[in-house]
Amino acid sequence: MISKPRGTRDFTPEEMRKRRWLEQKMRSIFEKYGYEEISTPTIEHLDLFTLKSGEGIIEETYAFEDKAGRKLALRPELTAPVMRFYVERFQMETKPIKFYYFGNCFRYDRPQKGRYREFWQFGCELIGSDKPEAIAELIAMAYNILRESGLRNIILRVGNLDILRRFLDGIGARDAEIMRLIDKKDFEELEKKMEEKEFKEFMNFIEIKKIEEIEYEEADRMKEIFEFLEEFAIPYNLDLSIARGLDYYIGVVFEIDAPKLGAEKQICGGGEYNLVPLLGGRKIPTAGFAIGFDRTLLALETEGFKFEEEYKPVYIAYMEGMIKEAIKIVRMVRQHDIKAEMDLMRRSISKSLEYANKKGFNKVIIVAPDEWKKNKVVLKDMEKREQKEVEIESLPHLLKNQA
RNA sequence: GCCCGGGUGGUGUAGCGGUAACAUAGGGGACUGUGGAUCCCCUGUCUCGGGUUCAAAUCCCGACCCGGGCCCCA
Repeated sequence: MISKPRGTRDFTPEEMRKRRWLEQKMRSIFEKYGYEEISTPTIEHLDLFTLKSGEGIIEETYAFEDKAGRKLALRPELTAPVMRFYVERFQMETKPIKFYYFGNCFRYDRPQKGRYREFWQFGCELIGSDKPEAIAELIAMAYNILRESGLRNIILRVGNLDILRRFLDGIGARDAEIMRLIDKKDFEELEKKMEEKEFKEFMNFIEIKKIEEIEYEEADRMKEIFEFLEEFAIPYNLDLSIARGLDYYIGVVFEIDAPKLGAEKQICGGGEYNLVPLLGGRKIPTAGFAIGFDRTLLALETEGFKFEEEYKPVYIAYMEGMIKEAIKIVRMVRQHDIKAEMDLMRRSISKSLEYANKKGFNKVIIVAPDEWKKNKVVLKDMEKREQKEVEIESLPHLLKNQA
């Protein structure tokens, strides 16, 4: 037997119903903010990702050579492809540009709860404005997408790399390794890397919860962003310890967690970055975020969220020798855009009803010879346990009203 | 890549050296024109590969996959 590759998943109809529901929900919210959907290829040149994140990421990327020897990769994320698309096609477009996307990504990781080798990301990029209200709206949208999807237990943390870097410069402790340790919140190692006095200052610094306490000029813009976030009615927490390892992140960064998820609790991350020049485009403000679709769904399920149920099709059962008549009925009903399925097992009426009952159909049409002669069928309501003979012509009307 | 735990019908479990079992689900029937109960019949299982043994689902090793954590998280 051949099973699915490690870290990938099959989705049952029940799971797909939930996924489609959430997908449509999130899509509609992006649209509500005026973002437009784009899509990029599943495979890209490997260089697109190494350029952005360094050679180190190859180990965790599905990288391969095609038959012509090109170095390609299954995309491990979507920001770089979208920026590539922007540089190739949209540099001269009216600003701001607001793109959103939904797609599968691949990382060669050790799978665990909420972490798969094939996973789905929703995300967006805002190109052309770095005004405080633009960043505030972006963060507000991220937060609201999760809230309006039904999540109740989420925490938004907002940091600022300009301020963090300024501070580290001030105590002479800025380097890549320290940024990495801050990102990991590995304070024990940090203590070893810094002088005692510096470390104390640092710990005091990241404890700051009010932006007013920071005196750098970089804090002014941050203050304004927070004012606007309040205007957008978004509860936020200042967290100056958000570091993000990579150099092209600048300015505001933010993360949203669903604390109940455990080790893999971050469901959204984003901020301002500077990637366009790396890809050969003209420098322009860019910011965005990505939402872990699978984790969001997991978080919803953990919170016991009730997903809407779709209405059931009408089920058409028939007496022996009435198959063609049943087909006529199922055709006619479907032509009126009513979901319908007919018995495909040649079941007896008794078994058909047992089946309809088990599968949760509410409406059943029984096609039988006596009624057929009168241009009628039996319409049965499974829940009310009632049935009546109805004119065939009246079926679409009756079914639509009762859907 | 590392550490720990686990893989028995579709699903959930028992068995833990000696005939693979139970529940549930699926198909059919008892009920020849009417559903949730009952009864009967049928289908279907030890993740894979080595090893130990007279004998392995069971013990050992490895692989694969799943779960929890570490690393990483663009």
